[in-house]
Amino acid sequence: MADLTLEDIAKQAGVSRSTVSRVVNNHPNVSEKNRKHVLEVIKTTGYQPNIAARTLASQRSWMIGLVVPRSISSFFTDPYFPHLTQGIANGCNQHDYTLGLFLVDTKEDEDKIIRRVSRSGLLDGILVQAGHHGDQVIDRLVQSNLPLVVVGRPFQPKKVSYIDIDNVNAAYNAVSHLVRLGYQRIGTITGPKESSVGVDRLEGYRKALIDRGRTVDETLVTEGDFTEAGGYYAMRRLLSAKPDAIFAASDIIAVGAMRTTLEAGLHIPDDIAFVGFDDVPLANHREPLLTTIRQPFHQFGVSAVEILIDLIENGTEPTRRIMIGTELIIRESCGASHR
Amino acid sequence: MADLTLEDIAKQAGVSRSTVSRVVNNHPNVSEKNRKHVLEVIKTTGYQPNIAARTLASQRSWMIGLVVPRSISSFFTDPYFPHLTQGIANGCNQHDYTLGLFLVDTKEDEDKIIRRVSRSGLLDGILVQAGHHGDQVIDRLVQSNLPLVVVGRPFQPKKVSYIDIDNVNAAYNAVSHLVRLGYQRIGTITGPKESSVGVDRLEGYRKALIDRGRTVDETLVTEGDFTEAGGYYAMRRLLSAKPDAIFAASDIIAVGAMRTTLEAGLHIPDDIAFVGFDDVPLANHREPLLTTIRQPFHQFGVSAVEILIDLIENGTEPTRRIMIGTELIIRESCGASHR
DNA sequence: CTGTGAATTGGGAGCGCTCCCATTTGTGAA
DNA sequence: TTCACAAATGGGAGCGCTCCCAATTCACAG
Repeated sequence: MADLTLEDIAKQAGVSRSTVSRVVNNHPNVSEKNRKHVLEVIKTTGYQPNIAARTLASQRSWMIGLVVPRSISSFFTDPYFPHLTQGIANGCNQHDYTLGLFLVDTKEDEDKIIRRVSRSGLLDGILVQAGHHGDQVIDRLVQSNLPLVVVGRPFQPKKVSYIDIDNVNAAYNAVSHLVRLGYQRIGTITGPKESSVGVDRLEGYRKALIDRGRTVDETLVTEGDFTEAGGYYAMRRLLSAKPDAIFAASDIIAVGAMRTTLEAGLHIPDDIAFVGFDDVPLANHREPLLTTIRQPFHQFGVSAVEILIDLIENGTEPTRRIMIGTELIIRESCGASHR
Repeated sequence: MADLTLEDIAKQAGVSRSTVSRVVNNHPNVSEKNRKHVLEVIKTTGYQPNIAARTLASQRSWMIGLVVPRSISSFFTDPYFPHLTQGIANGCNQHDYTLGLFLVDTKEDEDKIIRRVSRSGLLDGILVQAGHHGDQVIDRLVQSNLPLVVVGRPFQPKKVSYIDIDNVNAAYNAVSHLVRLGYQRIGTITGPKESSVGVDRLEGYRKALIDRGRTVDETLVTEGDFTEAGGYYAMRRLLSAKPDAIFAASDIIAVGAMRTTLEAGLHIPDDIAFVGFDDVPLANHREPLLTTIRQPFHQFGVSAVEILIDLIENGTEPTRRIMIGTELIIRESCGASHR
């Protein structure tokens, strides 16, 4: 199984290099007889076309890159990344693309990676995870002129294609659910205002209340930071406003807030109902099971790849903006079964 | 910043293609004057060598692949994978290699990926995560004759290089610690016997007791399955053997076992002490903080890359077998501070 | 049997680089 | 100044493929 070339196969099959190439690439205009014979020879010899040569000649590498900026520390902490990555990898396999992974760690890395990624002949396109405010990776990547899709909404969404979880709508649905259940004083603990995720979920909360003829009571809105401690203290602030339901911008926030609630001697969901966001597996929780929003991370990854391939094969204009829907998972903490 | 070639740069700098190539690749035998000038031109033009062409001509792609077999479902559940992947990615960056990620999902994927990975011209070497017993990915990958390093100990370690966490030694240290603290009836809840991890940690437990002149009481040894529920029921079985300390083969097992213990009205660590394994971040635990073993996953990834590069650059003989040490993190659950 | 157009086939010219070898230039001792 | 030798340089020949175009073959109507 040494390294055979097209020419070798051609010789063995008694045809020309071109004919073998046509067979390998499934081009038409090859007689059925020759196609079969060549396929036979390829199979018995175990011939594999050399990718580098193909890339050089065709100017297409059939490889895309996933770039994760330095500002994304959540790579470790939540299930988002593993699932997303798996989805992206599956998408690549399905479409016969190779996936390159570029995790930026240090500032030095960033320069190296951007140079490597922008280099011609390596990638056909780039997937980049949206970073925090001020992150310049996306801007720098745009310079490369390669087809590019941002995973998550970028802060300056000028002229780049992106795909995002529909956070506004997800929050809207969650809060609407609470309204429908008859809660009167629905509060929220938001994510940080610097993250698009935090902003969008708050917007969905507001919209849901307003659409149902409620007014937004600002004393029922407070900011958290996606940590349990943040949720805990945020809930302490909120308690005096007497909420009867809380929409937490993440499950982890909800866990902290529920701890506050229990410590205050209140009952969940009878005194205060909760809805979270993320549907993370909560190790050894003793509180009631959390009603939450499940995000289709795997599908998110697959779709991201498909959009990028679309850009690669059909041109990058116009910019694509895709929203992925979510699912409300109703469990005990929202009190749906009580009412 | 259109696509420039070596030849373009040569023309602009007034030298030959060869000289530019020598400068780019840091070869000797270029006059200082020319080197500087060429570097200048490269910088102002933003020239980037074309990887495909380089790969084709040099038969080196400067890219390695990470293959994760289908049997590894823990990709999602524990922090192992994100950290490992990050380490591998960092290692690649440091050494200017590109990382290709190949996650096998379906059986169909497996064939496709193995074919793609084995194909000449794509990769210089392969990193493959050790799978479960019976997994054939490693065997199939060996066929490709590419340099290969298994991450984790393979089940048939015939003639392949691998790197592993030193589980035997880690368990040995943990149990020795318990012995030193004076516990007399040290039990263990093991991992599944089909995983090398489970087997090795049990071996370390046995060795530690024997080396200290103790005998292994088999009634104090029971099998778990790396789940909380598994730990819970395992501990129920163990309780009748009256242990005064438990070495759990994972933190998750320990959490389950501690729940049993508390439910039995016993106190931790006064009645039964605990040591876990993994140092996972335990969300909202109320038990005493767990003494455990921390595994240097990030370093593990970096080292794996370095070994592979060593194989690529210096030949695959002899097979390398590397063990990575761990760290015992002493907290409250082992009772070290009480004694 | 011949002519026509379509289907099939073969080969040349690259893609942009590395590697090797022949040539040129430079250096210092005689 | 001359010569010997080392350092520096340039260019040809690939690497293994795709793409294009010219040449050949084929099928079928006239």
